Amino acid sequence: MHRGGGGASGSGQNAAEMRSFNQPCRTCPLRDRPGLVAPDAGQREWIERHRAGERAVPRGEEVLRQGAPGSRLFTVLEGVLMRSRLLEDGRRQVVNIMFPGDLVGLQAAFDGEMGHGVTALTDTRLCLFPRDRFMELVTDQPRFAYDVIWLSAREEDALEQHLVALGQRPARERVAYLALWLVERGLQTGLVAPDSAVATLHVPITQGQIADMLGLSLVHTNRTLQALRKAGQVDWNGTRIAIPQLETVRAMVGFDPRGLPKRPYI
Amino acid sequence: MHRGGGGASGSGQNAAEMRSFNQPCRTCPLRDRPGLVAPDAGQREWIERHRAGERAVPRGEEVLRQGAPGSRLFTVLEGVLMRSRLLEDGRRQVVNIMFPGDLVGLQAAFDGEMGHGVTALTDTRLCLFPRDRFMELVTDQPRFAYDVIWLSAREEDALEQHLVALGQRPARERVAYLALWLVERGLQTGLVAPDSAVATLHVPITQGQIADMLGLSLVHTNRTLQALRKAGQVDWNGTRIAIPQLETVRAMVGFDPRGLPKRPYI
DNA sequence: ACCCGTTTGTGTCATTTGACATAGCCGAGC
DNA sequence: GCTCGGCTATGTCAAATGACACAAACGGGT
Repeated sequence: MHRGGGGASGSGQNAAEMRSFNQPCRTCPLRDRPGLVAPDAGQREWIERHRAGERAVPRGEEVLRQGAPGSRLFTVLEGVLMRSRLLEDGRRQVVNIMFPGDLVGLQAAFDGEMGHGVTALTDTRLCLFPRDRFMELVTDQPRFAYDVIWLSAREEDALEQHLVALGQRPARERVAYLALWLVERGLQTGLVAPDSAVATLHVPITQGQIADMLGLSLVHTNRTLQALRKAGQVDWNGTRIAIPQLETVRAMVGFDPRGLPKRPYI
Repeated sequence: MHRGGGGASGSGQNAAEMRSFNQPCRTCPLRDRPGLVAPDAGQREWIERHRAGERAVPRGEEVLRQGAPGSRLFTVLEGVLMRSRLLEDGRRQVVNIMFPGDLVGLQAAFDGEMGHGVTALTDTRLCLFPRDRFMELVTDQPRFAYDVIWLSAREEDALEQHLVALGQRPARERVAYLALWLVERGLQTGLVAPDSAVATLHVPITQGQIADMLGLSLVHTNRTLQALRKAGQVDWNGTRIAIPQLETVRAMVGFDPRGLPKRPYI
């Protein structure tokens, strides 16, 4: 992980882990997110019929383990998670960050086995679907099929952007890109106040995790973060990402405003 | 493109470009590919009803241009293509390589605008779908919805693997990884003879394109290719990729045999 | 309040990779 | 057969990034 250096591990099972409960879709916390379009009453009814309840996952907990069977998918109701792949020798690549409304676990629903692990970065609530019931939902209700494909296409687009960052951007631009991408995602899902003077996203991410997402060493990540902070462009500490000059950073990164259509969710 | 250095461009329109014609699905060249499952007669009927014919694209031609409207999708019938993203300043990231059976253009079908360009690496035949008719196909026929989601999930998986390569692998391993990935893909789609002593895929790819796919400079790519050739591990020239010791390279790259389920196509 | 593991920060040096410059090669067109 | 442009190859040097070693801050648990 992050190019050598000692590593953290999965950490312990505490009592609060994975409490599960059930709320009607009417009160779904996703309903009033600015960048999301809520399903109508008819859709909600279908969703309620197919889902298997909710689950709360505390910060730091691993939700799905790479290599595990992967018999369920979920939609993120609240919180932020990290999707990552491990190589045999311990190197780790953080592949993407998941926000409220995102659908997680689709790939494993086909492959049978998780190609990546998923870990909660904040306390999180998830809406669970057993794999088979989810497939029914998709094949019986064209509207859901359409939405799932829509979400897949978006996810693919996000991965392409990350790929461009890793392949073409130098460290500094890379970090700025990631910060911006996260903040934009936060704006979209209502985690970032759109009117505040300095766009700020509160998510605990360690420098090691940033390093593993951007393919940089931990040390170099640290130095790059400091440089960006000193330049007044991005101020990112372990708790929160602040972008004092949003427009400057957008220009540096070549921000494409096309990336912000309203997203459906399931 | 490939970290500075002079660049090639889109190249000229020649007479043979984009000839279009129509063959029944019964004679579809994808039918007997080893790693693909062909649609049954009923599905073929639906496909024939929704598709808009075929198109032949000569090697080197750009099939879809980044930023263009993106009003159609297609399935690759024959040949190999390259999907790439351009930054404003000319840097280019090759995002993935498309093989027979792959579905291209899904993202743009939703966004309205192509996020990447698609270029034919070999002479190519495509099966075209107008965007709207394709959506009908998907929403009317659950089986196709299922298959499209399946293909999306696989594409996402591929991009994740590339992301790991760019983020975690040093140059040499990166090149070996790409060579192996391409050859495995070739095996799957019948472009690589499974029994030959040396697994070999015939596709013309320039070192500049490899560089732009792996996020390496052209010069370094060149040297890395030579090193791999000298080591007898991967012999990759502008015409063809040969992997003399398939198992050795699989071990070096941590090849995951899970990646080879039979693929549906549309 | 103390301990201890994790995270952040800093200095120094090694390595990988990139930049530039230039030459040979090879295929396409005249 | 020659010229031309893109591709491949090679040498030399510079820059970006990684490795290692260690200190300081932080945070959770007892």
